[in-house]
Amino acid sequence: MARINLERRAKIGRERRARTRAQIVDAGALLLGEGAVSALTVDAVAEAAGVAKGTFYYHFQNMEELLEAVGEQVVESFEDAVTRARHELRDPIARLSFAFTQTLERAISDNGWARLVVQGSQYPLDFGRSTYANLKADIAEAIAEGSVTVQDPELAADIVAGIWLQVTRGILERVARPELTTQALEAALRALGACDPGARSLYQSCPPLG
Amino acid sequence: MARINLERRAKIGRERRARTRAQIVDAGALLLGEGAVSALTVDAVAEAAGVAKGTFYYHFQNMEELLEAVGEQVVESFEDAVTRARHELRDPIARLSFAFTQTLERAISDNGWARLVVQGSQYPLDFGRSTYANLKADIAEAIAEGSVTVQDPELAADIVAGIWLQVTRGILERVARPELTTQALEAALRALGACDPGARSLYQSCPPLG
DNA sequence: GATGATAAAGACTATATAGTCGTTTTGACT
DNA sequence: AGTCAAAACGACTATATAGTCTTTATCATC
Repeated sequence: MARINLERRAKIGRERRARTRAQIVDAGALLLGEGAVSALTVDAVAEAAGVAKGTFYYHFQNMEELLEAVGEQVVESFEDAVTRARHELRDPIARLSFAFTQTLERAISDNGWARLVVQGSQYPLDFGRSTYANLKADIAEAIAEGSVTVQDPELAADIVAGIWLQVTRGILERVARPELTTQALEAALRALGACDPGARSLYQSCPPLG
Repeated sequence: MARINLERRAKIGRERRARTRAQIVDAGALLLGEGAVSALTVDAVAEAAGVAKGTFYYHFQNMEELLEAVGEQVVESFEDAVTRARHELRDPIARLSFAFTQTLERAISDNGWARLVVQGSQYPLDFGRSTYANLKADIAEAIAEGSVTVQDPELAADIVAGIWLQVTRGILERVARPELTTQALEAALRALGACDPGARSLYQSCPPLG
């Protein structure tokens, strides 16, 4: 009997712990999104989370560890938006296009998230790493298929990621026009020399090679 | 006579002052380029400049003022590389192309400079502002000429700047292949839907509109 | 070599932040 | 109600950094 009791107790404890931890991570993400890059102190995070300083250190060894946790959360938020497409869409360019516009639209409707991602892209804190890897994989597949002109997958990924990031910065500084996401995507595909499979006839971005 | 003496004296003083100031700015640029974003303290700058802390405050009111000075220096370094082109090249796309490759090549050969620029692009500390304005002006001209497909000059500037920045980040992380700058430029021009005037026949990036 | 004004130096204070640690609270279980 | 272990608390220390202010060095001029 004791066994069951201890297990339940431990489980409840873990749940409470997880709630508090989540509060702290959210507070960190919030502050980071507000651009408080250098003002991101343990005290500030603890206060924003409504938690004592000791509690912060009960959950994280230091700021770096919190930032890692925030980074993981951002990566997850990226992947959530895109995972379904990953299963349903066979064409790598279609996947990439879906993810590109989907995430840009999220940036428009959730500026806090956008700020967080832009901030995160600065320190190469594995933040984007995994997202970038997915992007590169899609592109490599497209290159293998011959549906893209740029031959270097790293350059191609930089091009797409660069456009995405800078357009997102623009969204944060100006107001996004409604056609923005489409136009940005078209530009990115043209840059790659890619066939947009859904609009091949419209944009003629994929003339026969050679 | 007293007048001349005082003037000379003042001039000499100003020169010594300027030398020390330049040392401090250079040290700041160096540290910033090394990615010491949060470790960029007054003490660290003073030590790197081989100067006492009091001297720092004799020249700058605070860190922010130093960063402004560093920013100005970066803007100048950008413009130095590009100013000649500005006078000699009439076609806005040619100017843009020249500046794009020129600066990318500098990033390859001077990684410290590249790191500095990338860092600087993060805080929208008027750092890029003026460079960005030039870029936008060239693009606006090209749009007016009808030699570019993208119609929104802000989006177009974001696209070019985004590619440039991310490719530069790539240069810092990987090794740059020799064809990189050309390929990056071509991608940027394709993204804009631009006629590359020097290579119109090669890349066919400017089919008749409509 | 003495003078005087500018430039540089560096010890000092005040403050903010990281990280620690003993104490208190919570809440499931008896 | 009482127990107990996990969780949260917050005062405390140590340290690093910003910014000040008095003292010292420099150097053209006399």
